Amino acid sequence: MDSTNHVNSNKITINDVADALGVSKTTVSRAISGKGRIGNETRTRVLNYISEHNYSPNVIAKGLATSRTYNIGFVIPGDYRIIDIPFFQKCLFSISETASELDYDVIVSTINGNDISHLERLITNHKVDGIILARTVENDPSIRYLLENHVPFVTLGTTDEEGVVQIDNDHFNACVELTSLLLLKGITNLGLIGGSKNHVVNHKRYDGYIKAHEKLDRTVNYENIYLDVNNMAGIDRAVDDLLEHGVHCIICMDDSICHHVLNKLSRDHMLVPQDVKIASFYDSALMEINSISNTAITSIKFDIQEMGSTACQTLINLSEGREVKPIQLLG
Amino acid sequence: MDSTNHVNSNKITINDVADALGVSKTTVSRAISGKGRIGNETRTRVLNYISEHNYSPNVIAKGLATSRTYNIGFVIPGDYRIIDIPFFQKCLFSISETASELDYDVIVSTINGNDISHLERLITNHKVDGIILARTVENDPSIRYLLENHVPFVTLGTTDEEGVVQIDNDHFNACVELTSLLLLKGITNLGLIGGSKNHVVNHKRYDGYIKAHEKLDRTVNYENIYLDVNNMAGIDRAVDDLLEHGVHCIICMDDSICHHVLNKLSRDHMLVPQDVKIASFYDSALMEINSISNTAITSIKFDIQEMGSTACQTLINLSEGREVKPIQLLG
DNA sequence: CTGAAAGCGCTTACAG
DNA sequence: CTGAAAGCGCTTACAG
Repeated sequence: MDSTNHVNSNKITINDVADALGVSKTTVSRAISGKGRIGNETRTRVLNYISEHNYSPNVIAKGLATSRTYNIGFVIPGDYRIIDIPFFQKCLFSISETASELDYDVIVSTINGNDISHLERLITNHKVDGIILARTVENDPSIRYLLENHVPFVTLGTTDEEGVVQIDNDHFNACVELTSLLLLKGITNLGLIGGSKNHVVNHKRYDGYIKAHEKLDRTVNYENIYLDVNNMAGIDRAVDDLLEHGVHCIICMDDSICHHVLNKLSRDHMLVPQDVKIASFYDSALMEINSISNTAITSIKFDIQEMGSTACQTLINLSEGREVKPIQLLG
Repeated sequence: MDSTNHVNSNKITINDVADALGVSKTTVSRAISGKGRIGNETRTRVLNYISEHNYSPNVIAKGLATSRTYNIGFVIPGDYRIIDIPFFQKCLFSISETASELDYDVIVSTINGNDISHLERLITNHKVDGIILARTVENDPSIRYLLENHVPFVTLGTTDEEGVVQIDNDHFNACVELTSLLLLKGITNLGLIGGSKNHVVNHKRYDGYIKAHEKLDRTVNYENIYLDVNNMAGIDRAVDDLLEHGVHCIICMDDSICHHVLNKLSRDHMLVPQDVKIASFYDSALMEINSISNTAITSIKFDIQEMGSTACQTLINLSEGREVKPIQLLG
């Protein structure tokens, strides 16, 4: 038992295997990477030795030589309220999973409001090969920063910025669909509650809501649209108002809102869907919790896992210099 | 606009500043690190140049030279059910925050059941200086692995393993306290619902539950203890049984369970605390959601943020070779 | 107080 | 097909 605390005190290096095999480390390197010409027999000899003595290359050293880190950054908002949405958690999982498969790791970082210092640190410290932006806002400072510094990055969710690679569910169309569905069902008196207009997602959903009305030639009742609702008190108030206005269905822009709405209704002894119907965009674990109470909710399901995985794949392709499609809409 | 996708294409290096100043890079290095003798005037000259031209050292290169990465690994269970507990999320945040302050970053990795391959990859790839284990199980394979490979690590939560640095809330005593409180309040007919016995936390809590009974000379009703309850159906059944047994209060071992219990009760039109009382250990966002429905729940609050921050601090101290207290119980 | 040199563990033209 | 050498951007004895 050695007393130092250093990781891997007795790691074997490329020099060791070169010496042991009586070849140059160039050769060993080539056997591993598969790049450059190398004799078939030599290669297998090296490869065998390597797996027997289970040597594994020092990724950091490789990184220094190739200007890569084999890390990607996953940047999420540092705001507790937003963070509770299981969306990020699920994303992180699927990103981490597919990163692992490609021998990458993911560094998580936060951005707090307009303070992107953590992001900057990540970049100036050369800690990552690229960034996945979990949420973007209008006129996003992190997007500007990444663009200016030529850092490969993709965004989860749509942004209006030019030339940004974005992975998204098709919120606009999904929302058009959901709204249309409700309207066609004959539910005309709709209410809408949504979070910060600052988030592009919410904007897209709002647009979809409006669009559905246009397409079906219905008039939008703007009085029943509550945006920028960020706290529970606000939700309570919105629900009170909507009920007073006699809406038949409340559409919630995200599941966090939906959850609170349901809670509020239950406190008021209102039954769903008898007294008022509820619809929501993507369904998370929060929704699962509610679903056990058998409340019938119309909701649209997005495949978050696929989103994370696609984002990760795309970013790595991008950072390794491959071509990628600039906009990818899923589901 | 240059067309390569490489991060920081035109980064300035230590050589550049050495050349510009007509000193050796040794000197520049010393000015930055503060190690080794260096003239006062020289130091400030270097430091000034650096901040003006905002040079920042390549952490990767530094890492290669010093065998460090300035990354720490945060390892969480890859199981969705467990993961939904906001505990990990909050931990991640506070760890990430304090890591940032110390110029470290955090790589998130998962371990799936007994499969610790992701962890192994992280270590053999030299990606981190140490590990924070978010949850440990009895006879934990990751602990064994880390121990064998002399990797500095700390665990969140208690483990029985020898010589493991652990940061924990004092679950045992907290549970003794909570249980005693209930017993002394005159609530004698208690029920307990807990998750996998495999997790040390649950064990500690269970022990605390028993201990409280012993201390107050009460007999434990083992029929009303439901452990290894992992799914909603199980919780439903446990609640049904407990109600049938006429318990006055149900203690939930974690808030995920508590949440489901509350849901189940509400479906059964049981009122809390009129019909049955509820107590729970640590209160998360899940609980906040419930608290708006004004259900009176007795619960113990732990400071997760402090836990994460302490863990991070301790790990970094450990990995940098400093002395640390082997066991730290908070709150 | 300062610097030349070797080294961290890899990769990759270049030459043979 | 293979190797010697330079280089990635730092740190750190060692010498002066």
